[in-house]
Amino acid sequence: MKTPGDAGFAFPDWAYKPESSPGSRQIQLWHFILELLRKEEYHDVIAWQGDYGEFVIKDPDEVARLWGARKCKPQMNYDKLSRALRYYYNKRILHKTKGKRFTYKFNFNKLVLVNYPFIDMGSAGAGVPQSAPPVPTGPHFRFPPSTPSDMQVSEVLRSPSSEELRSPGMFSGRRIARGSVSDCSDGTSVNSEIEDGNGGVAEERVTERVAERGGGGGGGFRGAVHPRLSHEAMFRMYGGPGGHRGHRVSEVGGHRVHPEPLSPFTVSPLPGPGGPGLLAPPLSPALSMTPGSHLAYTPSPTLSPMPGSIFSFNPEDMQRYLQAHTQSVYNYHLSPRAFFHYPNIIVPQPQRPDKGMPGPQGCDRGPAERPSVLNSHHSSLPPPHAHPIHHHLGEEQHHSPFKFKLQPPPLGRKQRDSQGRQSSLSSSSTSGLGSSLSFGSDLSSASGSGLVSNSSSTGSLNSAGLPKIKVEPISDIESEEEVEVTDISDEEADERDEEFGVFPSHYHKHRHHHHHHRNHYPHSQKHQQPNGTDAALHPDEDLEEEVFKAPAPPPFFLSPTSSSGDSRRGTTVVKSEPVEPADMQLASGGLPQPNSQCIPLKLRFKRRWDQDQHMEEAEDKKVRGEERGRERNGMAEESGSGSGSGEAESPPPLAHHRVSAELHRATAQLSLENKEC
DNA sequence: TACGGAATTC
DNA sequence: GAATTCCGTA
Repeated sequence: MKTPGDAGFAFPDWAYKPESSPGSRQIQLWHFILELLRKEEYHDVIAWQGDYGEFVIKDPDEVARLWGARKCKPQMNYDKLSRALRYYYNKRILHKTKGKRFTYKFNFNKLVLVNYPFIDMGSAGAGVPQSAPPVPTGPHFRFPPSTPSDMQVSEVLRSPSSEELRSPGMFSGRRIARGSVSDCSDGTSVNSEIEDGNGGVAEERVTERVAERGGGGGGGFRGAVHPRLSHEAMFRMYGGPGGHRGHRVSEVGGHRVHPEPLSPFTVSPLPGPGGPGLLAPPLSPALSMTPGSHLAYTPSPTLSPMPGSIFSFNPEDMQRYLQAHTQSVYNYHLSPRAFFHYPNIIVPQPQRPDKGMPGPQGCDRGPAERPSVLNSHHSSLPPPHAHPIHHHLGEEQHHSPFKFKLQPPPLGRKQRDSQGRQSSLSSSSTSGLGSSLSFGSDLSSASGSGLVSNSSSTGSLNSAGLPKIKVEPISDIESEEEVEVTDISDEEADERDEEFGVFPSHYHKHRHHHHHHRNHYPHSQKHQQPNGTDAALHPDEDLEEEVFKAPAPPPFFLSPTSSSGDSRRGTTVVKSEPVEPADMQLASGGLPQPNSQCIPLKLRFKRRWDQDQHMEEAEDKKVRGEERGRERNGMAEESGSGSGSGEAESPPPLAHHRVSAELHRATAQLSLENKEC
């Protein structure tokens, strides 16, 4: 049967926009999946299930058949289809729900990123991009109504009206609807329609800002359209042919509840050209439990109702989302890594149920109960501008029941394969290190300790000269992913991390590496196959790297205040530095600097790490050498001089001395560099 | 069942 | 680039 949740899931337009999806060219599998998911008629074949964004393919063969039909690939079968799905793992669009057959989970966050290239990550620090595009990823996220009328309804996400609005031009009718089983036409042409609407993004941003400041009145819609965005239809949802949403909405009726509890996206009524609405997959139970978080959340009125607009989100939304997420993390005993670490956002103290929570799975649709909670919560929500912008996450971490254990960066495959203990640090190690280090902002203390512990624990990094360092984007995302948390463990944690991760992952590969190193990760052992593919940056990585390198912070996390504007990167840097300034500076010490450009914090850490390792080794060798020398020669000798490691020349004490000196030097150097930055 | 490499296709 | 196809492995 269908529950409200089942009924129609709306997806943001962006999901169909050409860029993100091959929209114009050919439908992508994930689009197709979404398409099926939103259609009631296919619920016997594939449906949202349990967790947020999670769906189960009830009839693999049928899904494959449908897919094959759509792609005109009669030979399609589940095996092939699943291969395609697996490719999404790396892209982080999707992941497998372990232990559940044919069950996968969308990582909408990722999708958002993918689809929001425009998100300005560029204005680092300072300016917040004007908009922040936010990627509404959380379950509680709502896409703003596209039309003014919708807007007014701040309260209900989807008032019928909105629905109506949407329906008209909806996208759904166009491509998607036709789709699933369609003949072999690929819905290429369709996009034009979608694209028209656009423009909204820019507006959205503006609006958002306005809203933030103004507190949301319903006003503020402005319409500046960002050029870049023009083609993006972003959050228009495609309304389903039937208007599933509508009824859902009604169910929810006067509540501010999500009309579609099950969906990852709430429906936002956007009438716009694109008619957007989002359908969402089921919320995860965890989330639902979160008081107030998503469910109650109502799109801020100010959000733009622009035509075509897209969704806008405001800090509150973000906050709620994060809160929900956090709660979820706690509820599920997820890895701390799963926490979002964004400045400016205060995450409520999670209430950790002593006992288990309702299993995520369960069922699909059971939204009905959340309303009350939401409502109540909602009322308590702070005014838009009231967002606190603090780095609570960090604090949370402290309070968190989780124990962090930072581990040394894993060797890269290459290294492993080549046994290379040679001179280069593998990229993976870099990433690992970087992550833990970069974590600083998030887990400030943790990161700091991480360094220490790491350095002490791993003596094996090679001592060779310059490590090959892969410069990675500074994103805490990575760090989140890569920090090892021993206490949690289950894949769910991983999944959740990813699920909520908004990160692009430029670390797909890295991620895998991680898994390899995680004992508890189910697949960890199997993937140890060699392959040199990751020696170089993965394509995705490159891509993502760029994204992260972009100057501006993700709008998403922008807070109303200027400071909030930091992007992940900015945040990371800012926060991290305080943690261990000296270390940071030292990070690059001794290592050759390509040039005096600013060195990413992460890199610095990495270097620092390397250096530490280096030194330790050197000292070790020295000590050993000396001991040996003494043993052999008695005690004379200028021991050490020739022992292999050309570096260590001085006796232990001296070594320390030297180290200190080097560190100082390095520090000075770095300081200079930093100034330049 | 699921994963992922490799080659190939569109 | 996004699958599709094949296939070995777990």
